[in-house]
Amino acid sequence: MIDLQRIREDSQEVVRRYKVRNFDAADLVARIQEVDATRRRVQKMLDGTLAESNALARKIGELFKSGKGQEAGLLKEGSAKLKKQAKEFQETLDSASGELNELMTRLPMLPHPSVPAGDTEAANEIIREGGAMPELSSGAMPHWDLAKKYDIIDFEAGTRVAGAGFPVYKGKGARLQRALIDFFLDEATKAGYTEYQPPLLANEDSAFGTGNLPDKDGQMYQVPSDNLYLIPTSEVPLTNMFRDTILNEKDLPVKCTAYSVCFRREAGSYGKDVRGLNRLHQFDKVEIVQVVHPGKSYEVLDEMVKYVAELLQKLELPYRITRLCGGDLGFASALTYDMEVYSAAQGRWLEVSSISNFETFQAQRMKLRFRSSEGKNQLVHTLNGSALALPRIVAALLENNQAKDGIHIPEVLQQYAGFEAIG
RNA sequence: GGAGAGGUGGCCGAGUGGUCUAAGGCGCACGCCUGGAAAGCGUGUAUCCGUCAAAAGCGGAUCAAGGGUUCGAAUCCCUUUCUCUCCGCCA
Repeated sequence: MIDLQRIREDSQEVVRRYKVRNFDAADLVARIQEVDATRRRVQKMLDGTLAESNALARKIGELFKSGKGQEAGLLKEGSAKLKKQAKEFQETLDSASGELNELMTRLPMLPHPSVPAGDTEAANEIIREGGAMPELSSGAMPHWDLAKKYDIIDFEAGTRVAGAGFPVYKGKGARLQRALIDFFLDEATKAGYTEYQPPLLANEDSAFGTGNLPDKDGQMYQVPSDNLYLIPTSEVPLTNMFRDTILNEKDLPVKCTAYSVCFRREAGSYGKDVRGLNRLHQFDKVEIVQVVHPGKSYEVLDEMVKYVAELLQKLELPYRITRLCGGDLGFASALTYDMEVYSAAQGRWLEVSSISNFETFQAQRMKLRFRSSEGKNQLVHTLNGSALALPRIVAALLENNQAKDGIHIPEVLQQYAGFEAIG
């Protein structure tokens, strides 16, 4: 949610900035202004009526106490009339606030000025490339074939148990997963993030807070009997731990990390995008989240991008960093950098991390504030990024490091995995 | 899952229909006192909405959430939710 104040102050500017997203906000913003005006007008009338009614009730109380019950009886009529009127105003107010809220939730975050215009991922800006491209021999295999050859991932068994997109990791494959998780958590801890183990299910308020609800695309798995959602990322629990709180300025920045399983329905995905480990319903991820002072958030975003790039360097993977264009930008994000690794046998770039600054979008929905040094309560900025999502990292590791004698494991992982090669 | 007890400010806690504009305490902030500190004394100390250029001020709302009774609700009634205790089931 964006701040209503911005629409009150300069609605034209707001509409103009949404154009970068290809989002035509003109009608919506106009309606918001209308309803906002109504809401304020009605609130004023309601407050006036209630003030009168309160005064009257006090007077009646005094009369009763001084034994003038009869006089008080006469005043009761006026009180009933005021009450009826207040109820009408209250209903109008509730419906106006309800509509205003609903309209506001339809607005995505305002994009940062540096976001390039554009419709699709073709317009994303490549910021930097790093790491050496591997040279594969002629018989190089995609990771799903390697997984079978070395018996480290059993896709069929997973299908039997749950369905497509739920792989079973086995032997060194399972151990490699654990190694990556440990490595990522250790690195995050060294970088000052506090490790958490959050719930894997979240309630409605939480899912709304981070912007996962309303879920137009049906991305989340639901548990309807208990009104819970399986988390699509630990961003949801990590950020919502602070929902509806007021932090002290000295406690900022809050830096947290967590390993979690992530669940995504991925409705509508098909073809080579879902082959092997490319897109799964269940996967493992280590996430980093920061809650920061609004003046620092872009500095922090850069720092998080740098941190993730270093992880990729340590894993010796070829990577590139892109800045998402307006059309590709998530609903809640003001600016997002994607990190991609090159999966050599597939010959394609795979997104392994998405690092976003949500500015006040989530903070507004979550009422997450801090008390500034001047004693004022102000919304924080929230950021998060994957550091990292495992399956595509595994895909690239397997493909890029395959050799005649097996698959070589990057040095940083060897102590975690307890082996140097698969094969 | 069954039975019971509860949810009051940053925290503890009083409060059983009007004097709640929420006692008292702790904590915190500022001031006085002091060579400095502690103690002591004094003052202040929630959030949201509206009004205002803004602040102050003023009006309104909030005692878990929502609804109801009443001229008037922290207080009475209903629903939901969470916590605690006991029982049952269970890794």
